[in-house]
Amino acid sequence: MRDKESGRSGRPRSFDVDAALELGQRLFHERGYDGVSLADLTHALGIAAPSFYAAFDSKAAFFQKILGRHASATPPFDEFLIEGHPIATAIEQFLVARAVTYSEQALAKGCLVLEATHNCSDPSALSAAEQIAEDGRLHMRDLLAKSRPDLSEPISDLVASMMHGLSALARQGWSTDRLVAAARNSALSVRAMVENAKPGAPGGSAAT
Amino acid sequence: MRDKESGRSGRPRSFDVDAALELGQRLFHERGYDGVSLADLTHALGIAAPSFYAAFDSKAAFFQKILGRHASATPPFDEFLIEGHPIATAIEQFLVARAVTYSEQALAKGCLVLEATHNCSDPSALSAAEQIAEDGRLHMRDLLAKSRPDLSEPISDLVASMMHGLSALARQGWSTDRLVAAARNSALSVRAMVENAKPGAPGGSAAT
DNA sequence: GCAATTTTTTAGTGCTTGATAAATATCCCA
DNA sequence: TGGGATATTTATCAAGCACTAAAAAATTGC
Repeated sequence: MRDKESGRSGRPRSFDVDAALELGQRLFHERGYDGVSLADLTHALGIAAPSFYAAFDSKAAFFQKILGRHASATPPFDEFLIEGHPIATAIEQFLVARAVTYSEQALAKGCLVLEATHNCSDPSALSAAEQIAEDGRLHMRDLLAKSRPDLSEPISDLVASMMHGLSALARQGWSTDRLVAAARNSALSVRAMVENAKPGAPGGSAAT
Repeated sequence: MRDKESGRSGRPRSFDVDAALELGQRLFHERGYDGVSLADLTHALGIAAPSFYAAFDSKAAFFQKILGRHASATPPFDEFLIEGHPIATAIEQFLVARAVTYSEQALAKGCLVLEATHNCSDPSALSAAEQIAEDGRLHMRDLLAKSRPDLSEPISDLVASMMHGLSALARQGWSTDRLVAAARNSALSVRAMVENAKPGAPGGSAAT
């Protein structure tokens, strides 16, 4: 059983698979899953349809490969949650970073995961994207639960909602400043939630 | 120049235009603009395509008629903003009402205006919906500006973002309770904004 | 050089899309 | 009774969709 491309027989592939994934990611991000046709993809890649299917099986499988590629290149919430620092600050910086990311590119506005399959006709592409978004929320929830199990659910829910909102409005052309301001203001809720409902025994461990 | 259907000549229409708009609204709400084909519409209405086009000109025009119909049946922000009552309370109750509306129907989840044209292929339908959403935000902003011109923009922006978030998550099946909790928590931001940035001269008029 | 393997090119498949031309049916009014 | 107006039915239309069968081309190992 041989793997990789080393020493396998047959006609060599005429295009770079990884470059194709990157180009596909850009197109899906710009126009959404249904907004990119197979003709769009093959034309942009300079290949014919059968070459595409030989390499990726289907449009949906191609998209899901892109999703995985994207997920492993996105900074997780861990990087924002620092022991001893307030939770509200971590949430604020996380959402601000998202607001910047969502609006910094000229064409690929918003979140690829949240936008590409919004109102998507393909159920498999939709559920794959929803699963990634949910995994991200659960990851944030579990991290928050270490210091504030009572607030981990409501905070991660609120953040999920704001991410959808920021993404949608970024796609409508809102400026980075405007989105960042909304992100900052929404984090005020987290500060209030933390202060209003103090934990029973403050003998916990990590963040405030 | 005759109007309405009173006393105009010609073969009478075989279906009720208003019932068609209502049925179309339900379908567009459930499946989005691109998710409802003309065949879907004409089959559901029990008519043939030319009858549809004779009455509504095009799919996009039909949809825009539905949008107008929907907008004039949606409670505006005025009903929530009461003189002498805190702004944060008005925002909270407004968002809670939206959270309930977005999740109460079994199939037509989320906001028709925000969801039906999300990633929509038809630019005219998209811009019509975006205009209605923006008009709503501007209306809220102008009402808020009467008492707090310094906060009218950031608050209405935050609310716009939360509406998108609540709508998207309602569409994913989140329960009413969960959405209402997120709405309530997001309103804590508004309370904080109002308290943190007191107006210079409190000699204003309406809400706090 | 030959067989095996893989990808390429070429030319389609069947299906769905929004929208329509032409002929027919049904109404009002004179 | 007939003309004008409007809506109906029937039968399409061209374009786009994701996808593929078949054969030719390019590589490897022998």
